[in-house]
Amino acid sequence: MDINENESTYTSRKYRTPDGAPSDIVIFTITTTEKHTTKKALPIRELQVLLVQRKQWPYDGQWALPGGFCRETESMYDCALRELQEETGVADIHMTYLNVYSTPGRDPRGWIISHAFTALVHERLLVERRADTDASDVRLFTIEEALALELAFDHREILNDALQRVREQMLTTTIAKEFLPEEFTISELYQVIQTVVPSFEEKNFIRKITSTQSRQGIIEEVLDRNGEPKLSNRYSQRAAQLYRFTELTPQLSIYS
Amino acid sequence: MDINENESTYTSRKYRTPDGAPSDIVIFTITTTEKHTTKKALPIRELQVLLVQRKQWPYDGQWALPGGFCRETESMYDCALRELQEETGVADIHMTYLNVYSTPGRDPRGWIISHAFTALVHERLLVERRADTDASDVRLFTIEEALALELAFDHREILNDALQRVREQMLTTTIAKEFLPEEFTISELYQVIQTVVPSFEEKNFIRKITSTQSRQGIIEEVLDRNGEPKLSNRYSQRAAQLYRFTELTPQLSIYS
DNA sequence: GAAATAGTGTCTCTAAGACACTATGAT
DNA sequence: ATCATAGTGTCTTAGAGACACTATTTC
Repeated sequence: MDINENESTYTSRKYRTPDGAPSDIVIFTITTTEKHTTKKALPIRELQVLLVQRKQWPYDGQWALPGGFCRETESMYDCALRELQEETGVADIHMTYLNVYSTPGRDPRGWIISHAFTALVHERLLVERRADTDASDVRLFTIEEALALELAFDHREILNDALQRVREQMLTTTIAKEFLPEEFTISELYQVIQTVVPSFEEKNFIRKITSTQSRQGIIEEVLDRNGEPKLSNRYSQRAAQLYRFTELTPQLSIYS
Repeated sequence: MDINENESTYTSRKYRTPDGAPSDIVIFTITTTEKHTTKKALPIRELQVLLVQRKQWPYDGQWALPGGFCRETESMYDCALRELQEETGVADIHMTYLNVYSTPGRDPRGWIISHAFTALVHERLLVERRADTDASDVRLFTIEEALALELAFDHREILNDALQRVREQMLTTTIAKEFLPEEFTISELYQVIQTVVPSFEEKNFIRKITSTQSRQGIIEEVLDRNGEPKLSNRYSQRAAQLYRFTELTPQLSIYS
């Protein structure tokens, strides 16, 4: 039984201890680019990931996920928050723990157990960063670009895991709100879902999402101060109804 | 930027490194107890968790989750598998990574970052263990009992997190199969779901689960070698149809 | 009128939900 | 006959899915 081993580990330090426990953060954002047509049109949206270029051994010059070593005085989550803030100046965002990466030999510096987090950041929160930082060593890449690069360590695997997770969560939770303004149109929501999950397609999306009872009121219409429906014509000639997410968190089940 | 810190950590070891990275395993099982009635009846099922009694400082004498320190030559998952096997003699079971526990001060032995896993084990796989081991230091507890104990470290928090996870997964994935024999009746399935998620209730459960298309064929009827429906009268006078899980993994979505 | 987005009308068909009813076989 | 489990019959209503159609505004 290992309890005895534990004890001797503690008392005599006869077993090797890890050389570090960093966190790595997969920061996703959706960029929007206006189409230059004569008419108003929906923007082009792309899922992008933030990478930093390494300046030292190992993997000198290669792109990697931002991150850094945990300190004794902080939890892994706090470590990731701190690193995220140091890299992007962003706080108070949706960050979830992804997985632990501990395959022996994954880091040439020694026995290093990495903890990956996934952060979803609205594009506008990354705008300041661009002004602050030298754009050459911290950059956004589209997913296709990032996966085509030779990333440092096992960061390609981490990125793939994070992608899978964010795609699953996009369809089963309301994280779409992390990529949207407070008030949004149905088209915007649909575009965001499709940007993250390209295979997503619902012919009667507006019908399903607005037919209450079935969708249990995940979103609701926004009214202006006169109680009239609030509309937006940012993307279209005909103004569209604005919606917001409610507090409701949907409970999915395969048995009901 | 922490990349510099990383490098100096590596070159000069001027930063403190963790004192250990263990894994802790929450092993759930569902026990079945026959009712002693005159007629055949469904058994009583209870969700139970395996705990071990500590024999050393810290938390000497208190109950804790089984687990132990990771070695440099293995991944965290391998570590959990090894510990699980050492504790219970069980291999090849459904084990998923739960979370990392790294709050400073969580372990009086030092800076110890724990990785929790959740394992689902069929009752019959724990039977041998009972014969092998001294029953006084390794025992199954019902969830209520376990949560009423003063568990070592932050194991109460881990147990609560694991419970929440297994409840969610019971409703959204087919992990019910981990607690069931290969072939089972609808009542057994229903009981297993209710044992893990007491609030679960579906009036027309048999209707919904067997009406194909809606449930996308998660389960299928078992036929005997003559192509006739295979029945079981273990729990009832009237024999019940046996079912098995298919390979299908359901894709849930709040948007469709 | 053409373009681009935002919806609605209307049909069919499946399934959810409720609940009373029948079926089986041992004691 | 009774009990405990295992189903079925039948009705109502909701909504999924398809797809053609209308609406709004600017160029």
